[in-house]
Amino acid sequence: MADRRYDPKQIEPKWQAVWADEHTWEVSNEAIGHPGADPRAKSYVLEMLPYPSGEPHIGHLKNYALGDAIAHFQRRLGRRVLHPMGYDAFGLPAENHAISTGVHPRRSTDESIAAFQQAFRSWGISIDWSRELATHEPSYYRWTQWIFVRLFERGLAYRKEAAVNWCPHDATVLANEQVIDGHCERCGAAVEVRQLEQWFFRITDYADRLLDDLDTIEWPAHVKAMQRNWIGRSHGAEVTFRCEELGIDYPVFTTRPDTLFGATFFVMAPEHPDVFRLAQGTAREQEVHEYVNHALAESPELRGAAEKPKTGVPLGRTVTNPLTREQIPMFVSDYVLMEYGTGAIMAVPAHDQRDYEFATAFDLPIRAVIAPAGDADHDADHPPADQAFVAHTENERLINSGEFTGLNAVAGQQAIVDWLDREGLGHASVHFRLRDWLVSRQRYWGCPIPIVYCERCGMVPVPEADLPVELPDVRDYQPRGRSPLAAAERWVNVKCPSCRGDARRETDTMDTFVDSSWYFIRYCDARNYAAAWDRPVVDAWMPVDQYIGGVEHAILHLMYARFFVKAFADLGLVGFQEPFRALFTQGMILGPDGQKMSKSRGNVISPTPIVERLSADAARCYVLFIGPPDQDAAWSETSLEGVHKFLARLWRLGDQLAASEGRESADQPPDPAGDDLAVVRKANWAIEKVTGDLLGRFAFNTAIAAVMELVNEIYRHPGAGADARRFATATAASLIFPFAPHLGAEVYELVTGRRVWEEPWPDADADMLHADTFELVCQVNGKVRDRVSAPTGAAREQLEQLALATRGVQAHVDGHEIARVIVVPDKLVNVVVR
RNA sequence: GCCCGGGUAGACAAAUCGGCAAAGUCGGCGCUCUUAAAAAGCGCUGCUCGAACGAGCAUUGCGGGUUCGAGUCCCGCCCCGGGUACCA
Repeated sequence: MADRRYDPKQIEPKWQAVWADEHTWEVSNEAIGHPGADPRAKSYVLEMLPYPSGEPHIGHLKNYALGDAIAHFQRRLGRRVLHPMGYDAFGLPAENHAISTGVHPRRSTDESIAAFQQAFRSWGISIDWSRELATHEPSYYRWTQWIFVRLFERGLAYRKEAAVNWCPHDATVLANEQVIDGHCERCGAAVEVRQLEQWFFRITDYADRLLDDLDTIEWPAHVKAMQRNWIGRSHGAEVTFRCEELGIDYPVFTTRPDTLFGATFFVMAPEHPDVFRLAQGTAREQEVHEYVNHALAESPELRGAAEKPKTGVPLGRTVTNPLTREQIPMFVSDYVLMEYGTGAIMAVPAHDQRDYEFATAFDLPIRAVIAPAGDADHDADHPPADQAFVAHTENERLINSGEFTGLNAVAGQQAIVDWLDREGLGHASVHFRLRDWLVSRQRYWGCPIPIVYCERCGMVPVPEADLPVELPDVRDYQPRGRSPLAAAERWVNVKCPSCRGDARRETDTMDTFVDSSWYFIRYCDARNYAAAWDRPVVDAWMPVDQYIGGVEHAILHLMYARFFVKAFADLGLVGFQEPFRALFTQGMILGPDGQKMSKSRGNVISPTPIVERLSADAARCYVLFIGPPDQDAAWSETSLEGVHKFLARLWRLGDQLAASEGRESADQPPDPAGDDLAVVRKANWAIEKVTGDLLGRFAFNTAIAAVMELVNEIYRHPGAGADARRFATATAASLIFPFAPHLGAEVYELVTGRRVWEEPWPDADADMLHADTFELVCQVNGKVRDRVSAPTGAAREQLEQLALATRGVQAHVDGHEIARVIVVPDKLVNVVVR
């Protein structure tokens, strides 16, 4: 007996084999549609699917340890838990690897997937493997293509020529969301603007719903804020300015139509299609050409710098301010963006910082039309440039605004918009920052777009029976401004599905975010070979009850997935509006130096050696114990050892009890006293604490600390009887199981002979949570002066008497007058003296 | 600039509803077991006085306020991290 030791090398594979052989974590769809077949409520627990590249890193371990703890907890609360796994298998890293080595991306991807599967099994994550999927398999992307066709038929997938972001390094276009500070999100190369015809998804149709429905889901406030920011809804008006000389109307969008009287000039973006036409034949023509060419050549990054001085050129034309009938000069300037609003603005220099800077540089009139709140004798001739725009409230009022003078800003806005509407010169309007989602990519390793171009029939979607359009093998993965697929002539040339004439396939592939925008639905019905999914099955499992992932997906993935679900709902494919009812965003694990882990810094910690040296349980517990799970935390090797020691301590308790008599019961012993009582109380306290920490709070760090306290308490009471020790040890094993499933299962079996995952989550015995007496804190003027034992539930008067009688209170009350006494039952007494 | 996080012992952290600040882990010190070491177990670990029991004092980035009582609420700042920005 003496040399028995905690041996994870033996314990962990043993339990993993049991769970694999018995398919313990699989849930079937059979109960769906058969009332009463399985009365348990469902719970869909999902971590964001990994991109399989090399081996999983420490961030994956945290993500899946977190989700697994929630899944185990939910199961033991009696829920039917769906907890699947898959791989986001298309993507650029595998393709870039193929370019440099010639290895087919499918091969390297499948190798990575095998490494991930192996890791997840060795970590003991409770996955329903029967639903496993990978987005690069034809059995999956067949349905990605099917979805594309549904969106195409609905007009939600369309082609248009537009100024798009082009990454010269990856030789592909990028979605707006994939451009970070003018650089490619993936490779960091400076993004260029190109005019190209591309595929888009009409996500802007859903802008209002994507914004409004944020109120219906339990997501972290900062993630919602980021989405709101990205959608960027602005309420205002569209106002028409007419160029009389050429007879053309130019609508502009403004959030402040109440300042229309202050619009003293008009500015167009360099990209505006009418710029050259307007300048033609004027004295400024040459100058305009030079300015525009220079502006277009400038990198988006440089151009976007806010501190840049304002530049521009007059167009030599004027437009009419619809309200004042004044002729105001037109300019072209790069501070106006073509992609927002109409690509032209009315400039109100008195009330807009940017317009003010421009007006100052070009010596243009500045006319104040809004007086700030409480500013009775506002100097209209010398207005502050940025003050009046601070707010838009009923306290500001219009000045210098003809018949509208005197109205407050809110009423003035309404009155001016109404007037414009009557005159046919404008109307109330809402604008969004959100752009349509550009989904075509000129790359190889992605899902082919299932469209055929026929000279006679035009764009024809590939019929469902011909799906999937399989990705052909190619010899050369090098991107050359068009997809490598374009070189696969035999694949490109097809017969038109409609007229059987000669036709060509679309050679672009889809953005990989398309693949991951619906995988959570496929999990529900993963082995359905006849359809993407059956609606009743999906409606039964969805939405995901708890989604877990990194905050880096706050905009891209989470916005696209929400859009897809809303589009599916409109197509009658699903009966819900939001994919993820609750979201938890985990913090990053930083290197031991507190810096973000990266190969170049050399501070990368890999989970594999830790699992091999200590155990999967230690690695899992540590990443949860390291700190609040939603915050970043630096890796610490010594703290990891501490967690391992704790697990070994718990195992030894179980091992000692395995040799003892009376193994058949691990129930709470009746009427415990002395050491027994202390240990039994602590066990109940731990049940209460861990349960509270897990229910919605995700305070895994304090939950594990509570089990540590329980184990410490058992060690500190060696005099406790076997029954009490057995109960307390079984409770510790039961509570640690969601975090350290192998050890939890092993110790629980040692002590009780039973399987912990088949046991319900323990309930605390309310009688054991409160002692008969408590330590009454006795304060004088808020400072602790003594403590005394008092009966739980004692009357206020009794507590006051007890406190006043203590030596510490006496010493500080003596010689003073007692002003009042505050009593907090079962806690403290505060004597206030003068 | 704006919007979020965060700032508590030597380190990481806890304090969930305004009620004993510092649970837990690491590190440090001491002890037990041992020929010894490791492992394991126990205790101490803000400051001052004290051998000890104990006593006193201080303390949650800084400055103010509300309150019998503030890490927690309010006002004004400082520092660190993240997101975002000529968005009309």
